[in-house]
Amino acid sequence: MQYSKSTDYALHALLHMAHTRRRDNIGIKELAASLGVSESYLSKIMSKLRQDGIVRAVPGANGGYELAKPPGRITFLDVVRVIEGRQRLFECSNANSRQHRMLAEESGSEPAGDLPDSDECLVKQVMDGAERHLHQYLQEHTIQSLLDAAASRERSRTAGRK
Amino acid sequence: MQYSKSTDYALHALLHMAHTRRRDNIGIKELAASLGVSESYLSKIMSKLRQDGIVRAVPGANGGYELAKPPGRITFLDVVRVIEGRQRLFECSNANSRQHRMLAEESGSEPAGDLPDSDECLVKQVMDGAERHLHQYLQEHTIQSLLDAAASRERSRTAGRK
DNA sequence: TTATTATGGATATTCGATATCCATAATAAA
DNA sequence: TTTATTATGGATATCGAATATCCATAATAA
Ligand code: SF4
Ligand code: SF4
Repeated sequence: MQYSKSTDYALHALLHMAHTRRRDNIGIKELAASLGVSESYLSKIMSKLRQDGIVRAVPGANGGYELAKPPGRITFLDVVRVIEGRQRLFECSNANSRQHRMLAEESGSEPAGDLPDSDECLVKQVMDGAERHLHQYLQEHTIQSLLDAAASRERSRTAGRK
Repeated sequence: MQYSKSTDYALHALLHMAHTRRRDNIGIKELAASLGVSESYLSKIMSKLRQDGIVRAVPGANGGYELAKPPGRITFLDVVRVIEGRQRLFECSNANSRQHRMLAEESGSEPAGDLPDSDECLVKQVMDGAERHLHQYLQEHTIQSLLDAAASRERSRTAGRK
């Protein structure tokens, strides 16, 4: 259970774009060289980021990418969502096993209820709660906040130099 | 990014064992039948749980598995750790890229420091923080607490029946 | 018009998750 | 002791997602 390398690449690409603030945009060549990854592969990732409205892209000479939002409004969760997709952390695979009936229909009453009981499953409730905590934290951190932390650390390091 | 089916199976196996409290232990046959998964595969999972001290196993006739701890002390995190392994949520793949130097050695000063800076990486700090939140939540939920919730829900449902 | 750049389809490769089979060891029951 | 039962671990096979590359096409600036 691990975030894919694509998430790594996407985050670093955005950090690069936010860090080297220029008027014009940044081409896939420069990004790929900076990250040490092939242009072909990174372009797929950038395409996803564009489809989700995180970056803008312009083809043609001197084209490239630029952030579509201020870096303070691009959260880690945004990036994770785009790259990792929207599949849940936990997905039940056998909702019609004996095991399920034991947990979800303990009383055996009201079999005519027939509701899909997606929200009834207690295992899923625990896992969804965990996922919520994870996502909430990721939502509180943005590209900008990381750069701020880097700058802040740099200041304290320079000040504390002997 | 999703927990594997093995985690699903492990959780349900433990829930089954904790739920059907008997003097004797439960064989792989009964467990596999209850979960709707092959005995071969489930045995691998149970083996892992045994190696980690979560269940005990006795071979031979009338053998099987039993919980090695009270279900109140078996957390979801325990199970996830055993099955999913101990790989981190985020693992940097290119710590020697230009991108890294931009973020981690902004000042360019003290290149002789040479410390492995595993704790210096700000990206990793964010991701590790997210992982901590996820794990903390999983640690607060146990096999017992889920069964308690099921029983509690059952009571309120029975009481509220028209 | 030309060179440059992003886009998306197709495809190949790798690797972990999933799954099964079997020989062996250990244990209880007969 | 003998036999049947059960867990264990090694070997192996299969599948699918992640990773990666290539290429034809569209779009844009020079
Ligand atoms: S209890 Fe929940 S996780 Fe378990 S089988 Fe039923 S729906 Fe799936
Ligand atoms: S900044 Fe952190 S995540 Fe990025 S390349 Fe350096 S070590 Fe890896």
